[in-house]
Amino acid sequence: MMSDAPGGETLLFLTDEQLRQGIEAMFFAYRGFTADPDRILAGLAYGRAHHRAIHFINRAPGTTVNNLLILLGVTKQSLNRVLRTLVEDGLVQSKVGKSDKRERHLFLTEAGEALERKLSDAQRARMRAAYRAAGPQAVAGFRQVLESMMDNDLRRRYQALKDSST
Amino acid sequence: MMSDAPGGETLLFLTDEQLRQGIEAMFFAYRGFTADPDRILAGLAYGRAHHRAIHFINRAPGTTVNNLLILLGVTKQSLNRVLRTLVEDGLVQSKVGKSDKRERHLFLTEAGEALERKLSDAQRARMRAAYRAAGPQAVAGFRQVLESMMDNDLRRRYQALKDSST
DNA sequence: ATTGGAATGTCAACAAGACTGACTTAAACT
DNA sequence: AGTTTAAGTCAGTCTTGTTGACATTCCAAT
Repeated sequence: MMSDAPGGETLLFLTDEQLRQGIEAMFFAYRGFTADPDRILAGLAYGRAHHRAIHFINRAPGTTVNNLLILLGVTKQSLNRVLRTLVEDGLVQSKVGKSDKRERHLFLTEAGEALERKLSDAQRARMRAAYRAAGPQAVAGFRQVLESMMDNDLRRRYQALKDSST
Repeated sequence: MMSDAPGGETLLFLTDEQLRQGIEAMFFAYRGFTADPDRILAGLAYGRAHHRAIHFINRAPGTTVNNLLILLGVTKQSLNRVLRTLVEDGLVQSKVGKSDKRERHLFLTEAGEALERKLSDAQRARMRAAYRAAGPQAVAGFRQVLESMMDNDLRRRYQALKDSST
């Protein structure tokens, strides 16, 4: 059971029921979050995995395969299959590294950028509507809770991405 | 481009870059959100799909198969496979409806409740830590944005679940 | 200079979890 | 009696993930 006011502040927002509602909100919201890009991808021969790869290559152009698979949290074999189709279809270009020729640096082609724009436009539209409905203060809280929910190493990578685009 | 202060309030939180950061936060946070239960389930012969079924049967005991598959957003064939193993393993009980004998009402057995507790304890622990770190105001904002992000019909179902447990 | 380790890629096999389509059974509604 | 609804089943497919084994290339350290 939860006792209240150990620091002069009520902790009612930490009850099991409140946490359970947060868990369900997270589950349902994530469905909405992926729904629009999924609809677009269903038409093409791609899935969510392709979307994620395209997103992060766009976000960090020239990233290595190794960096990408850590960001995505998948094995290199799994990522490789996705990457191969994207390269074959001319959406992604893979360039051998200059200083270290073992590494491959990944870039979107123009066609890749076009698809990225289409997908993220759809996703941002929903995000924008939600942000607008909730207001700036709610958005700040939203971001704060999400960041606290991440694993430590992913939070660091997330921060690095944020900082790189300032 | 985004102009500001149409209602006396700056809209800087609605820039594409802010939205993009929100999208990435959502992606990374969801990984953390599922990480702990996934670790537990990996040991047993179950996956995320079993977790979701168990969660909602616990949340709405006596729910019908039809209701459950709408909540989960999967086909009956997909749900059926999961449900069958849970019934076989004695975690879920399926009772023929009284007023309508076509319906099956689903309940957790004691073993099912035990696993549910184990899984949701782990998930709530992370949620609680995140909530505590962010504070009650941030949590309110978090919930608000998530609700705005849901599809309309799912938001209604989410609200119904919330109200049913007051 | 050779050896060891790291980064990448490839092949093969496999499993979870989703999908569609077709079909059955039983019950309920009209 | 005929239609619709709820649930379950069978078969086949797809995406996305997993291991394990192995080749290549290159860097770095002994």
